[in-house]
Amino acid sequence: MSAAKAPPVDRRRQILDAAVRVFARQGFHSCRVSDIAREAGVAYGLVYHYFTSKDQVLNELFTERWSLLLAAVEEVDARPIPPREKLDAVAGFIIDSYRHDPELMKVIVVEVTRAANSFGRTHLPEIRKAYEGIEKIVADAQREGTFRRDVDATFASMWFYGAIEQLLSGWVFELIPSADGDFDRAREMVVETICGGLERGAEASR
Amino acid sequence: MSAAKAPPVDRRRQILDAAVRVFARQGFHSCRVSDIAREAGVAYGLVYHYFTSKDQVLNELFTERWSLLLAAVEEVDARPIPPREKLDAVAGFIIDSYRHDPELMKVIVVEVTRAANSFGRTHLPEIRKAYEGIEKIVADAQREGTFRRDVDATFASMWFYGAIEQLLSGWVFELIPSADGDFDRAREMVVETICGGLERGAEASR
DNA sequence: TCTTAGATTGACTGGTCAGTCAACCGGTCG
DNA sequence: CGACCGGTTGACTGACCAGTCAATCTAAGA
Repeated sequence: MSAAKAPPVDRRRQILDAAVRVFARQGFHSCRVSDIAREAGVAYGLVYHYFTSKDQVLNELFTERWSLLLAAVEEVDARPIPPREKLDAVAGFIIDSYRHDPELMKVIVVEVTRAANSFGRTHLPEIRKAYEGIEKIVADAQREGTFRRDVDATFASMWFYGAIEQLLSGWVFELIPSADGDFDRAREMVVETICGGLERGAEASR
Repeated sequence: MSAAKAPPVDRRRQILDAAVRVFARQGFHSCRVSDIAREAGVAYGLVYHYFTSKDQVLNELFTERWSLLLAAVEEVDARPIPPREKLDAVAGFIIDSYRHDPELMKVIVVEVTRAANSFGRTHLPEIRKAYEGIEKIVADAQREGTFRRDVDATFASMWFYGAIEQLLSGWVFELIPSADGDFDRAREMVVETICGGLERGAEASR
């Protein structure tokens, strides 16, 4: 079939994928490196051939995925569409990531994004970049007059992201239904509510 | 001064207070029980005289504080005031808790509420009760006609709580300013935005 | 003063893993 | 065929720390 040169199996990938499953099932802290090795079907030591530490495995998973999110936010922001649709697209990207690979997103949210004292702290700069991307969308909308100006863009971006993260958490812990239609419905509702509160016109409602 | 009968020092309290400081500074997982003992100025073993385990110390701190929150939500809901003011009061309670004792709130948010895989899971039922309290306020507002009905109350309550938690996280990690006026301003903005998006009238903005 | 119960002490133990490393394997090249 | 080398193996080690416990102290009552 393919050239014999190509390695028949990508061990590194195999280990990363196994790690996702193990981390999602048991959590980063309460799983052993041997669990990852067993799940991947490789020897214990091989994990250390491809990664310098258990931590690095998680870091790799996070960075790999988060850079996609950052790219997506940037790409969406560049589109010539109204702010509400931009936020809708960002929410859609995150929610679709979850729909597509719930285990990976569970790991990222639970073990990194929300793990403020361990990995969350390590990756704060990257996480911040995401907030900032959203913040920029909001700030532009304010400048252009679509969004009200009396709500700080920094804060607004945190609520927006916070609301979505809360959604993911809800799905992860089965606090809210996650049938197929629920994903899109949830996306619509978050965007609707947050944008509804941010757009001008709501301004007088005080 | 006081009766000699009263124990001159409440060791248990002393240990709990020390634990807050240590957990806030180093995080639950990366501190040792001996750190707590040293901070409290007592012997290592005494911690185990008053608590059955390191975990129990944190559980105690959480339960103690969280029950106050649950009581506050219930009390607020009983007041004969419009829904927006109820939500404002709830947000105010949480934010004031942070203002009054940032270290304790940091521990609760970082180590329990957001620690989905460890203590968050243990205390899920209690955490849920808080969501449900907020949900009830929203649902009542929908029934009474103040809030739009096309946004699920369960979801709305999660965003509301999620937004506030994100605020606290922001303060904890110094992502957002926390001068004295910022607290009230933030409270006003969250309530304004979320309620703005939930109240009827925004409904047509689609 | 003696007794006793509870508070307090801190050295020690047992179990748990992350990470190391020497040996082993299988394919390639001269 | 034999030397070589990157990939692969898994037993082992060293560090770490929660929790135990026997000994010591303190104070109140007899």
